[in-house]
Amino acid sequence: MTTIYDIAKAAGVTATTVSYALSGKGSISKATRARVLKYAREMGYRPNLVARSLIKQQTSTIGLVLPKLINPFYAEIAETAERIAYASGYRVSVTNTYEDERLGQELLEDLASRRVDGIIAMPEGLSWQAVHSMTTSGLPLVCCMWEEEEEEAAAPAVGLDFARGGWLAGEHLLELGHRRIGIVAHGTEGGRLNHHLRVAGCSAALAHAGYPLDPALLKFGNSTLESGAAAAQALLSLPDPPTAIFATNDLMAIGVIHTAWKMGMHVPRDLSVVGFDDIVLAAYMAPPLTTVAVDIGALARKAMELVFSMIEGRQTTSPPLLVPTLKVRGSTAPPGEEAFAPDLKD
Amino acid sequence: MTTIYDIAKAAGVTATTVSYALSGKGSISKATRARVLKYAREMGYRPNLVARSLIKQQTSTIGLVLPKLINPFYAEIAETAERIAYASGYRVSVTNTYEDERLGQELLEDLASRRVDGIIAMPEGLSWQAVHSMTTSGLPLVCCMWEEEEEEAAAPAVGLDFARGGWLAGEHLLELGHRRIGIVAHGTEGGRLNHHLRVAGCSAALAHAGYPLDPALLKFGNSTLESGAAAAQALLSLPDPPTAIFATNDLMAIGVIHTAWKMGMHVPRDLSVVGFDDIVLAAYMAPPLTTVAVDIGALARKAMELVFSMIEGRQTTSPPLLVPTLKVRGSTAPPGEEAFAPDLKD
DNA sequence: TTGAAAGCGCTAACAT
DNA sequence: ATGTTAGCGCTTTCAA
Repeated sequence: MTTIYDIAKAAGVTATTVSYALSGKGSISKATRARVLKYAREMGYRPNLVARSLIKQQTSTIGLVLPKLINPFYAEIAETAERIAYASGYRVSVTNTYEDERLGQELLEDLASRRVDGIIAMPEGLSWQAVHSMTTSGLPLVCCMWEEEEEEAAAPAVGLDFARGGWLAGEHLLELGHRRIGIVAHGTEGGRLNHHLRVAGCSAALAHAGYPLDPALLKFGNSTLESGAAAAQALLSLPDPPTAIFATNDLMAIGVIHTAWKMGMHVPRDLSVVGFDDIVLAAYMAPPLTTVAVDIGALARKAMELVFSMIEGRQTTSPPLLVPTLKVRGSTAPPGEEAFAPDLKD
Repeated sequence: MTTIYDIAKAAGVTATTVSYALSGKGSISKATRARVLKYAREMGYRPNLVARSLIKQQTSTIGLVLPKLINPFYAEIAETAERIAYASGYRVSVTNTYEDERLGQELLEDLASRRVDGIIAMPEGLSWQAVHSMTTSGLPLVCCMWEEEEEEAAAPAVGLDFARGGWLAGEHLLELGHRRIGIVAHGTEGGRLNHHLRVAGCSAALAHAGYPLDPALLKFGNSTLESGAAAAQALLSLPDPPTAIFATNDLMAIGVIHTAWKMGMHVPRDLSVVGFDDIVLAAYMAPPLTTVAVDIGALARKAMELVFSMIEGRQTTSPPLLVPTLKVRGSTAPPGEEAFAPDLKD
């Protein structure tokens, strides 16, 4: 690999001059500058960014830690984050925790060792501990979509009003006339309910309307298609099954619809389904999925802005929560009816 | 940030000793080793991987360049690649080209500048030129899923028998009794047909059976849901529409099904649809998608193995093509029938 | 068993 | 306008 020394020798100048010529920083005569540039091109010079990083004490890289890219929600976040970073001369380094806190911890350490300039951390797979230890070590880190009720925040965060989202889902189903409403949430039976705010919001809406959530109608999954399908299987096999299901993310909602189809049911006639996230796929289901929409672009943008400002030593206070909206599409309708409104199919 | 010098000072030894103690390389007395380790822990030492990379002349990073993570096919590849890399002490650095060859070129250069140890390059967004210039500069690079018929390969490649895949799709539809078969392919009207081998394979099957592809039944998209939906719209609005559509990737196939639904058609009764890729989502559609399955795990594994062996200076010859298989599910049936076979629903 | 010293490729303060 | 020099944090000969 050609170094600035090689170019220097070829051009008959010193490395400093080459560095200046390349970066346009010092004052260099037009002639030598041109000469240096010519040699650089001819010799196929490529700056060694690791050397640069070492001396500059910055890598121009943002670490993005998320559960799994296979969930389009995160893939969309990753793409947006990458775009924004790129526009600012940064790169983003994405890693999956697969919801494994041990792995997550390791990945966080690794990013720190690689000296990323900042980190965006998304839940499931990252302990408060692990996150907090990064921030105390001085590494700019922002939590994105955290859904915990901690005493003390582990780091500045950009988030969403999850409870509001859950409420919207419940409210919509109630307005449609549903009374037996099931929920498929990310969590484990008797264990941690990761999406508890979404569930709380929905069940608050139900309770408020006088139809409190039947505990038997709350099933658990892990945000995958498969788990959504399995939870729906359980729900729809009940002696008194729900007429509507709120899944706390779109992937599980799609799994629910799949199971309904498998059991010979028609969505939305026999079962209304609402999801959460609004991944682009949601609009392309058949029928399109009614869902609580998260403005993914805004979310990623806010997270990036926050890390950037932390990196620059500016503000470190969490912005206000984003508020989700309900996108009514074809997967919900009054019980027994074909569709909510024909023109809402799309 | 603590450096080995800080530790050295604290432990009353020299940096060399610390380095040895940490890496377990030189011979160090048990006592000093323990002392050094203790201080390292206490002082929150984190090795500076950029310094290490600089001196070791390797970053333990593999660059993965792909069109867009939002396509679950690529997200699945990325996850698998990351897993494999991780097990070998490597990281993978993923970037999206968005099928923009200018961007792709830039990203490739950037990876080279960051001194990744190797690159896996996936098509759409990477010119033969750009790829070739990497390999000539000595950077281990393997092409993955390339579907070009170049005179000279730009680099070692792992790929798929795309034509075989297309053939399988066509054959299946013919066996079901379809005669008017449409194709939605990645490409542009009158321009480049990116998925031409898949199309060629399918149309060969049709021709072989005596029902050559009607050129009016070939529409174009760009591998997105939206483009698949649009192409289907065009196809199904024809005076003599097809009774079956082969989309050259799953996302477009899902878009096709969406459009069919929107037009009040029932899949598979009124329209059979077959995709290509077999992303996990395919099995969870309602109905589940019949598709030409690519063994994504095997593909990623082969690609990783190839880069690794190139990095180690071993073999650089492309392995034999992977051969896709047909997964018959619920989106295909004889024209006018509900399902191919009831028990094949899943 | 430990230390001294050089060097990876680059930048930048400080001469000249 | 250009060169000298030091140093980023680490690894690795070579000596002691």
